[in-house]
Amino acid sequence: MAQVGIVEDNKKIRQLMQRYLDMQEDMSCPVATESVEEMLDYLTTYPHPNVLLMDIQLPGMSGIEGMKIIQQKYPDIEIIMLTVYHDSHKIFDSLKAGASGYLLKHTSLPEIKDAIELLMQGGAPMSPQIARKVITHFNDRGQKQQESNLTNREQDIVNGLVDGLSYKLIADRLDISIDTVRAHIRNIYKKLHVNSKAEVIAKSLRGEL
Amino acid sequence: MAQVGIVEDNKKIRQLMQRYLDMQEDMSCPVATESVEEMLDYLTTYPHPNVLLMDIQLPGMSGIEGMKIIQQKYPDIEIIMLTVYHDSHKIFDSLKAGASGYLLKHTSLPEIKDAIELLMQGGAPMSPQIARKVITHFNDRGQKQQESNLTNREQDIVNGLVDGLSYKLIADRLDISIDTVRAHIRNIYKKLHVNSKAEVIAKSLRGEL
DNA sequence: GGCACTATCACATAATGATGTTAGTAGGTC
DNA sequence: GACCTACTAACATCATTATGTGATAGTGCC
Repeated sequence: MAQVGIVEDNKKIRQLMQRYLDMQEDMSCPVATESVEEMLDYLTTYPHPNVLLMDIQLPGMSGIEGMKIIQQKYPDIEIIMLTVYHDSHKIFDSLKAGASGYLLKHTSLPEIKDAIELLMQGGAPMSPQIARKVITHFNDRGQKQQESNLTNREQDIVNGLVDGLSYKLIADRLDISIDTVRAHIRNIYKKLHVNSKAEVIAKSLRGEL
Repeated sequence: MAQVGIVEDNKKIRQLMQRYLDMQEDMSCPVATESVEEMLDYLTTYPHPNVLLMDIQLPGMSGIEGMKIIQQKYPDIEIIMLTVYHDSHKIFDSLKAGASGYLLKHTSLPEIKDAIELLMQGGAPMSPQIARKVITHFNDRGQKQQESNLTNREQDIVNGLVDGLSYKLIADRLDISIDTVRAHIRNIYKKLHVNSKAEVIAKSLRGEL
């Protein structure tokens, strides 16, 4: 019987997932919080779940930072990152920080359930696109890079675009000036050979980065 | 032994798919064209394949129109639509026109291969997101619509946005004025509760339409 | 016939985005 | 030290997008 916890700031998604997972015969979902901080609170007083589903982009502490802390305090909790980002940095940061799985957010509920079951059986659930990235990363680093060499910072900008933010909001989120955002975006366009936000978002969400 | 044909205007994708499928033990891919017209030409002189993989957005005749014609002339060819669009209209138009499967374009090559095998075994391959749409469409039409009720035309506009086009190019593609495009976009924003191209593209590519 | 909805087009204005140019700082490499 | 890349930033300018308001016309429904 798997006990599952959820950390996800989108209320609708959070409730939907909790209700669905709680309905399953072989699992229960006693806790779903909207921030890492809340989950840490919960863990100090209640018995901790076996599995945590965690978003990366969260208000307050990010999912990756949060995971590091949780992994240190409660090393037997398995964590699945559940996010829209598929840039290598975030994936590898997550895996290095101790994630047991990494699913893209458009994954359907039954697939998430399958992933949890797979995890309980000792597997490492991840979306096909992610799996390919991980494999190619360890395999053929001599091959021609399909990777588009975006820097860490550039990926942050792309993630902002994917979240539908304006330059101004991206600047706020990353705490830099709007002109810097512009500068990064120019470099991104050059690297990807595109010339609009739209194309960047499309490329990103199709996993072409 | 499955004979597979491909209709896809992107040269890179076309060649990649053909090479991959041709490499498989249980299938061969003797023909890959960039338009429906070319494929029809081919079919008049050569033995026809069992399965066709077909894009929707094609230069000249669209994949859906093309499929209707091919289905009439060669009813024993099974057709899998392979496209980035997941709006209900296109899906149902395709299925009504006789498609045997409908895969989203970010589907990996092994998954496409699996889909072809599934098809040869009498199955109906489709991406999970698509399957959900089809099921919900026939099942629970009393439920709260997660469908965003975009009209046919509005979806055309969204598809233009997803393809990275400007208002002007969308107007050209659909042969309407740029002000009409603007009007549609305003309605789309209202329906989806967003206020930028970026958010529409993101929603669309995540299958949230 | 009237109503609701869709699709079409126009004019106007403010906000945002795309692109050119220039430049300082920090860290790493030869 | 000279050189390179990543990150930061400012200023300018034109293009595109977002939004308000208003209008005509066709379809389907009751």
